[in-house]
Amino acid sequence: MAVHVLAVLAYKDGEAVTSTLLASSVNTNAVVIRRLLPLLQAAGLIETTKGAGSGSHLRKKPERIRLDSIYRAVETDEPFTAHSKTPNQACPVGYCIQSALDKVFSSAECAMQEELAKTTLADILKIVKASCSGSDKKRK
Amino acid sequence: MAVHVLAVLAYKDGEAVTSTLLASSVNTNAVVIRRLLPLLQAAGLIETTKGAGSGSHLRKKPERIRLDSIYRAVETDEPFTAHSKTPNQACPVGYCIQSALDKVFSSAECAMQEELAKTTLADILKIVKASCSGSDKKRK
DNA sequence: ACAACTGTAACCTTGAGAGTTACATATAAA
DNA sequence: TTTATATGTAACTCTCAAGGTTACAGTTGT
Repeated sequence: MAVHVLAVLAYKDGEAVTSTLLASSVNTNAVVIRRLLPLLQAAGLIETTKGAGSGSHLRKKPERIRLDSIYRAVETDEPFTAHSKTPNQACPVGYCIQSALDKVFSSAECAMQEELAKTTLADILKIVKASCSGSDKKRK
Repeated sequence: MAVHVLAVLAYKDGEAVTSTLLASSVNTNAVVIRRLLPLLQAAGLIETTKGAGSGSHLRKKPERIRLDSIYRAVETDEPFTAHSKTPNQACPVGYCIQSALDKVFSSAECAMQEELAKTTLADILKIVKASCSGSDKKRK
């Protein structure tokens, strides 16, 4: 959803876009978007102004926004969910399985982020523009 | 949880282990384990017998079980959840953002699996054994 | 026969994420 | 300065997946 929002902002190229408009593209409620914007602001990806005729716009060029930074801006917890209950500490496996897996999982997540870093918002935008070059129906 | 179960089976080295015992190590209900076992069977990782005095044991050597195969055996859906509602198709971004992201996300997941593939169950087992070499308290 | 297992159905519980309503606040423009 | 247009945020509800639980049918060694 975050990538979608940023893609719209990139598409609009600097123009101030309201949360209502973003919500209509994502097909969700404006409040859901407004909950997302502060995260993207904190990551320095967008800038948002208040008041009439305002909205959000990108703070960096799409070429300089990599998908891993979007991932980190938005994603709070690990992709691998830990046990809800802690394993049986009296069992030798239960005792140290978590720390053993933590290392493996965090390096797996790093690998995933490195792969995400290979794509920029500009790459996404290019695909979007290429796709609608034939049938250009822009609305709202 | 699947890795935990397999690690216990590796630790017990061929011995038939009951779902009740596995559950006590993971600290969960035996039924949860029994729901997991068929997935590991289907992936050819374990073998389970029925009846009195039976249980599960590994079908391959721990050295030959890589974590990515465990991941695929257990994980059904993608780590990146798709939009619950489809985006606004009238918006050029909404129209093709999903297919654009699908490609990026699946290659990111591939990268993650390749990283997981670098670790085998034997590696996990080694950590476990090293960890409890000092304070060996084996129970149940 | 019986006890020790797995398999599975049918439920409840929990937590995260999204969706919704309502309202306070900020601000450009009339 | 007033008003329409925005964001920010609290306080819910909805939904769904994962785990947890109970109960019981089926299987097999002893």
